[in-house]
Amino acid sequence: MPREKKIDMVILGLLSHEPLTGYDMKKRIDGAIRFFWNGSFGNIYPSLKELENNGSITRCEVTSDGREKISYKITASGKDELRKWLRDEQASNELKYETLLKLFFGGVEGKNVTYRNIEVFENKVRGDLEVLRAYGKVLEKDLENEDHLHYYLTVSFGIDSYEAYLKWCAKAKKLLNGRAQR
Amino acid sequence: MPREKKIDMVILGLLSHEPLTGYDMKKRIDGAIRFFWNGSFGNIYPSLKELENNGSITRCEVTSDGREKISYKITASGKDELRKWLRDEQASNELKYETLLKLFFGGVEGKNVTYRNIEVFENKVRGDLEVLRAYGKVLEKDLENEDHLHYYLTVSFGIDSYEAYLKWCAKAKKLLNGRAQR
DNA sequence: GTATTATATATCAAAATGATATATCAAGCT
DNA sequence: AGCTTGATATATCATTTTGATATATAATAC
Repeated sequence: MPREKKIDMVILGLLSHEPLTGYDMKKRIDGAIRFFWNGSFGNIYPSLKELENNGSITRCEVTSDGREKISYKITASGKDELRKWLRDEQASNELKYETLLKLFFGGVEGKNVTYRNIEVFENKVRGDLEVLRAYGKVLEKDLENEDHLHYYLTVSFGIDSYEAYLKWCAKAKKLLNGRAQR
Repeated sequence: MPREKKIDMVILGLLSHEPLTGYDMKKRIDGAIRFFWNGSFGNIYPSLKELENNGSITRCEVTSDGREKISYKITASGKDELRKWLRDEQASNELKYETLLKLFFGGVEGKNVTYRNIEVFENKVRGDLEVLRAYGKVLEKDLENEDHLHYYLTVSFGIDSYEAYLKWCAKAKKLLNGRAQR
């Protein structure tokens, strides 16, 4: 059975467009990708070494004048791996929302606390939605570009679900108020 | 800084309603909770020992006739911990959807593969949505019960977002077809 | 009677998380 | 020029989570 490190695919995916350093990858992940995946340095750097040993990526530039800086590019075999993964229909889609966990067990504390937890969630979603809409506006200008189209799909997924979240927040707060001790 | 094992709160939350064995907890988590959180045996059993050492839970029944079976109940201090966590406004809400990762990097393989990946996702969501609706129907019969109301909030969150997912799937497939090589 | 599934606890390797360590470079300020 | 702060860049570590497997008994089905 082969390696099952998902971060590998993020790295290969990013490198399929341009050479990058580990640090650059982290910045990309913290951009638009963070809404559906994340990665840490403790995750990225060890994988870079292993992918290099596998022959999936190679160093293309190493600036050793002063500060070390290692740029990687994807190899043909790395690109094959990436494409194989894309064609594999299996996909783990997991949602871990501590807010929902707090709602589920919220009966122990009562409706006021639950109401507040929903409010906090709502505010976070509202902010994130603005960010996503800004991404969307840029991307929808050129959906003929196949990469942009693909990015747009993920961004519109975010927008649509966050909009649904906000509607749910309103409903949920009303439901709590209808039976409120407030 | 105190322990930061989220599984502890799941355990304490479950035990706040009734005594359970580790095995029972896993079954509960694999029920309605799995839509927004998950836990494994490798996660639960070590935590049970630590929570027992902390004094957050105690063994209430140990059946040693033949097969070992350890039931736990929550202590007063465990309940305090749980309530403190519920009142804490901080919450990590993370979505990790490999499907979206495949869409994001889908330009490398092309629209047909992306279309297929969306179809697979759609089918999974459709199935899960049915399960959630069944949960919802049971719960909405007695929302006066404060626990049911809280469970219902999380279930309706799932229903609403999954419905939004399905609408997005239709839109996304149309968008791909409009510019299709199919 | 025996094969299979469910119950039950436990452990382990692999992976992800989140924090920290270390060092250089760039920008702004006084 | 000197100083501080923040960004760049790699690396590692402890803790937590994941997913699989080991072990053994009880219940069910055929």
